[in-house]
Amino acid sequence: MATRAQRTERRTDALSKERIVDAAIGILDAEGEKGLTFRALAARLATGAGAIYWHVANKDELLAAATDGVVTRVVTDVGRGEGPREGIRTLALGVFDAIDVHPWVGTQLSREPWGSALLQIFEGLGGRLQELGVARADQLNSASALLNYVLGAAAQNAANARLALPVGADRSTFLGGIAARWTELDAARHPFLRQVSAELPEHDDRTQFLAGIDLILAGVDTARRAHG
Amino acid sequence: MATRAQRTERRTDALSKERIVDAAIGILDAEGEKGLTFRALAARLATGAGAIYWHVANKDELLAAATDGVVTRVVTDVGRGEGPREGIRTLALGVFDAIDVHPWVGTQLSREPWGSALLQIFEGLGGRLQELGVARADQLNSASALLNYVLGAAAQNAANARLALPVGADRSTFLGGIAARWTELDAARHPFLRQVSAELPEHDDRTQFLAGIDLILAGVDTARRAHG
DNA sequence: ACCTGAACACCGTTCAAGT
DNA sequence: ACCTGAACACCGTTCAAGT
Repeated sequence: MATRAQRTERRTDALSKERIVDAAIGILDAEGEKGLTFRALAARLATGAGAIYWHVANKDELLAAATDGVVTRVVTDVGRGEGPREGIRTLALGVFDAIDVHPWVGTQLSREPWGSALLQIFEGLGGRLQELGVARADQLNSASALLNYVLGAAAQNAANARLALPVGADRSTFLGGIAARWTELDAARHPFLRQVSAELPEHDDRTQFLAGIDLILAGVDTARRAHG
Repeated sequence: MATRAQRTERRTDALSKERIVDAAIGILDAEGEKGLTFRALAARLATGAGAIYWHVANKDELLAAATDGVVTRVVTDVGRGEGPREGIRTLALGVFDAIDVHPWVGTQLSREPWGSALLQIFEGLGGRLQELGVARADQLNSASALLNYVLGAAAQNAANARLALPVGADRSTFLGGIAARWTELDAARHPFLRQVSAELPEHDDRTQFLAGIDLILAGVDTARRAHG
């Protein structure tokens, strides 16, 4: 019995921060942010609610760790095979797609301003801007422009997912409904929304997201030409 | 007595959605998002917690109305006196400054994707892009690039305010602490963060925010030239 | 029509007690 | 060292009862 205890590398059912975070991600994906409860988490792990506090300080740390897990995977997967410009697009799109699968990540990214997940994305964007030859004085501004754009789109997408899914309607009818409401708006006060409402039902979120990245990169190029 | 009841325009202390929303804004500004409770709100209004539900459906509607109140004031104040490019900068900066005063607005804007507050900003940005002569095919992409950037920066700023204020430290020591942590990072894995850490303590959030707007507008100009 | 306030069904977090 | 589960101090929301 004593030897058995010695050679037990690690009991599969032992609690650990990793197991807790994985279970949390599972709940978040399946039930959304409202579903993640210490009681639900304890039930899934077949333990008491208080046990989780031995491995995790509180709910904020748990959410940060879960976000970190997802983002680390994305940033690592992107790799360094391609050129800096394509790398920025791939990285941004990777974050965008991850949020499609894990909408709660989009919300969480905006909540922890200097968290590890955010820094990884920031480093990924900024490092590639350096490779691109952006002047040193412009690097911080350009990288945070890209980061803020990605974060804004991410949060927006996450909120959309929260809104569209409960209804159960498919994407185009959902957008169609919004467009219909916009079309009814006062043309004098909302000329832009009215016009855009026609394009909304057929637009593709992913394409639009990438167009925004390219727009910012075009702005970066302008500054680059002005400096050099 | 009957005539008295007739000529009572409106008792000053009567509950109304407007009074409730104003009180909510007051609590949110003073105590933050965590401080806004139906019980705290009822206490401030000298009424029962349940009374609020006669005027407001639930907490989400309350938060949306509060956000709407702040944003409407900003969008209205900006006016139409200046050219479209300057108008975009003024509008964006107006939202940015409003979030400095009401950090909770930054969080909330990302939570209600098709809410009135967001649409007002979107219309303000998009309408001015139309005036700027942006090709119709590029208007939706350009406007949402600007919107997502503003939202990302807004949420980030709000999260920073949540983080910095409880500590009570002033801004430069706060940023200095973050920069110090970045400087310790592995130079090989985080070349960008390390370099940027030197610029962080002296950088100005407002200036950087505006630089991002200008960067996107430069990208918009590029597309404009290509089309025209 | 509008307001009251107790009650319900939850939370995150703590902590004495166990192993 | 790690886990249990009851208990504490809250929440948002409802609803019978009042005026």
